[in-house]
Amino acid sequence: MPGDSVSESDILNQRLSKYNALKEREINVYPNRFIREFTVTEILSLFESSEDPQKKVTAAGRVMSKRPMGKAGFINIQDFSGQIQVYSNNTLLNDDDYFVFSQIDIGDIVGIGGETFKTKTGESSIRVDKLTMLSKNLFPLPISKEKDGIRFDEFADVEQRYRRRYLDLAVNPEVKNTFIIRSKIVSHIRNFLVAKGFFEVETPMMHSIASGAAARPFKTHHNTLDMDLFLRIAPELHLKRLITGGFEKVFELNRNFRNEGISIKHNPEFTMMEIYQAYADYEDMMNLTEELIADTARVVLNSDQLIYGETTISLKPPWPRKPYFEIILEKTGLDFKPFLKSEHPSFEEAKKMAQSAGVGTKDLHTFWEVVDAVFSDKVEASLIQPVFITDFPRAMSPLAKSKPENNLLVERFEPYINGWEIGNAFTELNDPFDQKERFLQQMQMKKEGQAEVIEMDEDFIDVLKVGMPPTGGLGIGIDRLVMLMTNSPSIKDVILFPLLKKKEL
RNA sequence: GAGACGGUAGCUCAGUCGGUAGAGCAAGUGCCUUUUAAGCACUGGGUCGCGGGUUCGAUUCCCGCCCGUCUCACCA
Repeated sequence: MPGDSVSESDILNQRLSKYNALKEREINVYPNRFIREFTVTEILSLFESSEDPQKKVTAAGRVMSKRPMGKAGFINIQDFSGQIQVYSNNTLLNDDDYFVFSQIDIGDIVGIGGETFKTKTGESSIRVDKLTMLSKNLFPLPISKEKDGIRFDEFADVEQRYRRRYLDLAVNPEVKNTFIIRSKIVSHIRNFLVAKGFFEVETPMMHSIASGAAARPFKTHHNTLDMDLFLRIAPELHLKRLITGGFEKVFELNRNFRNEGISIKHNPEFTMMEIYQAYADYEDMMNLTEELIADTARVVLNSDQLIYGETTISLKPPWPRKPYFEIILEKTGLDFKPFLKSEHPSFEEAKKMAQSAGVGTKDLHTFWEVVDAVFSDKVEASLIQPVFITDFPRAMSPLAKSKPENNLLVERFEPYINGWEIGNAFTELNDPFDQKERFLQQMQMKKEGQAEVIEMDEDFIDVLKVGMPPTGGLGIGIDRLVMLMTNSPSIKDVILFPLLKKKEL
């Protein structure tokens, strides 16, 4: 509230007294409308076709810097498209407008009218004869200065940047750019899939059973129905209901919620895209994945390559396809394949092999967990260039269809880029009896102490009894894809408002 | 959940081997009508994250807590 912040710091009081001074002159500090005819970039482009366009323009934006000189001065204004220099003085402006000009603060949002010109030093500028305050800044912007491409005292406090993203966006151009790229990635993915005949659908975010993935859910409650609900951890089982109903190509690109730890690669709410295609299998999904991601990079980054940190990654298809057990052999020298001849591969022998490679095996209970620990510890981080890891163990994949030639493996793949799992895909299990057995196995594992399993969904068994066509399904973690394409070190850098603990500012 | 590190002016940071703090930018005043990290002069601005303890005295040392970053665990 203006006027009541007696104990506020000086700088805020100074802004308030300017606000009051403007009001005393009956200048509307928050007018309803200002008609701007040009964006900043449109005005700058006028200078490309003519050295001195001398065009009358109006524009609007936030004051980002000011260089007053007596009764004249320069300010820079910034709109979404860019920044431009503005010049004015007491003879160009009428009394009220000059008062606004003389009182102007960095952070104010103003509308301007004037004529384009070039300064002595050759900078494209606007000579302003009409200045309108559009929104008075009462809280100073954490502005930084720049010379020769070097930023000084950049607004860098990570916590403040996340909590007050509006300041971050206003002041740090590369942050704005990251979110522009994110938006372009998401739009392009939608365009790409729609062009291929997929329908975007919206399935429930609130589930009575949190299934479709193995993760702890957030719990909520519907009052009127007096019913506990879970925020979805995956849309998978609902999308398969649509395939069962006769949709043949669907996708959903929206939020999932998992009540798990927060890390550089995990936010409790994150964006997942899931795609299902009837009469397709995991091979088709591999083709789709590499085409989709490479095409997105071409459109958004204008390149087949991306640079993440020090690493150059080529997204050009085709990506190599390496079976899970093959890549483990290749990277560690450990050959677990002979075990696949037995229905009950030896846990003890696998443990010895893992230990020989320096992989810790405590808290592991099955052969499959041991192999997975080897994969996680010794293989994943080395998968820098895009690769499809295929043919995972059935025991770890309760929604995927077995391989015809070996019942212990399933038709599943995970695309890896930069050592990160960026997706997960199967030939979907559509045999209701097999599916029921897999759910029961998961429940058994839960009893035996495995913290997170895929929950039984009885209704989904009934769905499969109606008959779901053979189907390929694919999930891609959009946030991680955006991290790669924007060279962002943390998932928080690609989520506008990442979850932080509550704190008074 | 564990460990390491951090929180000092609006922003970026320095500092106090314990005697209640500084710089640059930002801000205010004055001068300055083509500057651009504008310039020159002067000035104001801080419960040193919060709460305890030790001490004559704590922003500094100790303990607890809050918030954040990173690493690990978890997230198959």
